[in-house]
Amino acid sequence: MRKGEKRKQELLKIAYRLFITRGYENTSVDDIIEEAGIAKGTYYYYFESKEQTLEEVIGMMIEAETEAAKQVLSAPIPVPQKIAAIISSFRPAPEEQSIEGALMRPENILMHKKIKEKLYETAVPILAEVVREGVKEGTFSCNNIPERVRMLLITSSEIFDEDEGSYTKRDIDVFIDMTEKLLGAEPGTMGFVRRLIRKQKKK
Amino acid sequence: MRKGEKRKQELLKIAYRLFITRGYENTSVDDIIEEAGIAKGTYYYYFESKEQTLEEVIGMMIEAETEAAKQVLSAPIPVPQKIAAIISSFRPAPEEQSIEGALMRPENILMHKKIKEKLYETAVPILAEVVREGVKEGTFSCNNIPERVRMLLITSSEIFDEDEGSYTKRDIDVFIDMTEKLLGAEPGTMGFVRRLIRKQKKK
Amino acid sequence: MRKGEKRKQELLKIAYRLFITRGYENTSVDDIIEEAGIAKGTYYYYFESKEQTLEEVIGMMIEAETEAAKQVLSAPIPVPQKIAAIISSFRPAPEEQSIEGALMRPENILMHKKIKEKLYETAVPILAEVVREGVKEGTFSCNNIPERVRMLLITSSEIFDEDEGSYTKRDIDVFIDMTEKLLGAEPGTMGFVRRLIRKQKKK
Amino acid sequence: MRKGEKRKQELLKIAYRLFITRGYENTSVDDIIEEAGIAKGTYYYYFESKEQTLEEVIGMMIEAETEAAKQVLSAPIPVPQKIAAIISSFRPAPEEQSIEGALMRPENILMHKKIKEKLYETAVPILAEVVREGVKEGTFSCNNIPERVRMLLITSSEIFDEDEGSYTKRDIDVFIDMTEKLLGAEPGTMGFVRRLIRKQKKK
DNA sequence: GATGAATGAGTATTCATTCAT
DNA sequence: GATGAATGAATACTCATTCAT
Repeated sequence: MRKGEKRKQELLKIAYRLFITRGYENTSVDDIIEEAGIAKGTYYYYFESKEQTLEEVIGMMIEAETEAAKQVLSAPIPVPQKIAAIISSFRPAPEEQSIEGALMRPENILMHKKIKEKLYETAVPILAEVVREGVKEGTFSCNNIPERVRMLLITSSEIFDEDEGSYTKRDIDVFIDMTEKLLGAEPGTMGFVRRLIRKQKKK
Repeated sequence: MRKGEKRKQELLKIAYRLFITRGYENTSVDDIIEEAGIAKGTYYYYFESKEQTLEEVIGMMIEAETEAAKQVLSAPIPVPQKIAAIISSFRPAPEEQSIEGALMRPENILMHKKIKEKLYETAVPILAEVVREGVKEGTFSCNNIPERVRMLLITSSEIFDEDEGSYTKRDIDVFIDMTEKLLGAEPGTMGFVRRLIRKQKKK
Repeated sequence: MRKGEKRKQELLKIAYRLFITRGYENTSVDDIIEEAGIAKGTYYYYFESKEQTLEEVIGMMIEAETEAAKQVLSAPIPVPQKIAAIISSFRPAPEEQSIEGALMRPENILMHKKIKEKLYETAVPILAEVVREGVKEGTFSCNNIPERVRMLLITSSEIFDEDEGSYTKRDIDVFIDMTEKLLGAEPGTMGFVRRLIRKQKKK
Repeated sequence: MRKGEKRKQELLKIAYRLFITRGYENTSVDDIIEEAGIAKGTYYYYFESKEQTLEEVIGMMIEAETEAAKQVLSAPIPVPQKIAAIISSFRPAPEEQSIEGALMRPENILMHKKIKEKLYETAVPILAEVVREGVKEGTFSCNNIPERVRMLLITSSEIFDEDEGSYTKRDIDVFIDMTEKLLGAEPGTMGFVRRLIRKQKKK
């Protein structure tokens, strides 16, 4: 079982890379097995279907990101920074360069949508906890925390994850303003985010 | 050419209905021509490709909605109501019941995405104008109007257009709060929206 | 439409030959189109599915056989001979040598079964008419004619259509005896059949 | 070897049940091993191939039925009743309800054919013996006994084993008439069969 | 303007069987 | 006796698009 699990992990990584590179729909099972150097049957020994493979690939991605995000939770940094750090950890890792653009390509919408859904599902509770912490210490002041957090996440993802840096400095300003107001923070509290976003863009 | 144009409009309507009903990807050119009672060649006489047909279908949809939205602009109603009315006019008309759910089905994401993009493109300027009017008369107070308007539109569509009324009363509250704060309005200014959303849901 | 129909007839003949030769299950659509020199799409332009092709092939076979059988009806020969001739005309034509054995091969059972069902369906009424004629003229004497005729057909097909001439002279004797008794004929009335069957076997 | 044999019997029973339920072709080796809770390799330790498994399953079935039939031979009942009882014992036991219909489903023709062949092979000698007994005691009067018996068996199976009671009262009448005449019995000798068939149908 | 016959590339999935451990 | 990972051949069907008439 050890051995089998390991093999499956390899296959998942290969599938992940291909899905990201060429898009889920444009990646055929044949592509995957050729890349992996295994037989058709072997693929179906490990995966029920291509779609289930996608599901597992996404699970794998989110799992890693969630791990990173959770570590932020207990880090000794101010609450606003925690929020930014958590949101960051749910964005495609900079090493995996191609992803950023890839997910937005039309051939990847299905995958993109599934990722987003799963992401909201796991990120919202984590972020909510931090916000609660902020409320306790007086940095924030608001009710309906999960809903607010979800709205922020959605907006951030819709505005900033889009391809080709289609957002402007003004979008950033408005988003920061919106964040502060949604969470009931003092103006300027989240200003530091400005630098983070710009950094990311450079990469 | 008169006659030809008319024919094309018919075809567009048929394609529109099929795309909405079965999803773009699940609608074959054969489906369209069968429904229309024309030959394959005739279809390709009017359309370059299936994808281009989708483009035109979307154009047709948005055009109609834009028309409705523009009429709101000069209507003798308070600015906040105008905003709500415009956003409403960009949502699927209640007559076309099936659409609401249809667009969210996985087979329709591509279409959904394209529609949203086109919608943002045309709705933002219209809404921005109303907000500017509101700023002038003192109801609102904000800068970066197009960006704010776009963020509102995106959030509204992501939260409320999803299938199966997956949003709660709290989502509505937070959204209203966010709207007022983003536009710099007095608390309560947009409260009336609550009723509108609920009405829509009933249908 | 002329042209299309002709093409379809050609395809049917090719499919028929292949089904008979290799068996239905062992004949792939690829085999058919290669043999016919057409593209995959062309095949599916004419046929809904492989199974429907089988249906049509069988229809074609039976139709031809029925034609022959009906001509026997009005032929100026004694009633017992008519019966034998009709049963004969529903057996695989001697030109199509390979059929006899082919249908019995395990890979062909499905086809075989379908053919038999269709055959009983069309042959019984024709034979029943002849038997009625025989009853009128006093050669035969029996009731429940269609049932008797069906039983004869079934037995004949089960005993004599089997592969490798697995029947003996005694089987023939018993069958003739059974036929005469089932139809209420004088002993010896159907004796001439003996020669017919032997002839067939030689081929 | 004791243990091994036992295991094999279990496997055979499982295979039997699956073949009957889903059809031979629709039952995969995976289905069998999953049901049995064994590994692929184990299956192939006991069976050479899937087809050989079918062969053994059929052997098992027939063996049981033959056992029952042979006991009838020496039972103290009139010869005609013996015949009916033997034929009955070769029909699917009423406990195994689903079988009756199952064998007729298109996915089961192969199995059906094989069973019938094996059945004729084993049932004919047994029945022939009874008929000989009947001839001795004067109830029957005929030659070519095995051939006659075979014809009766085939007809009975073709007419009455078909699904959904597709036979009528007239079919039964004609079959009884045919039986009496084929065996040279007095009219009415086999009339009691009528009740048996009807009983079976009810179940 | 309109037809419809012809194309052919593209793809996921099944399953009996083997064999090193 | 038993395992289970690995194989790989085999196959029906879809559909956007073209083009000669």
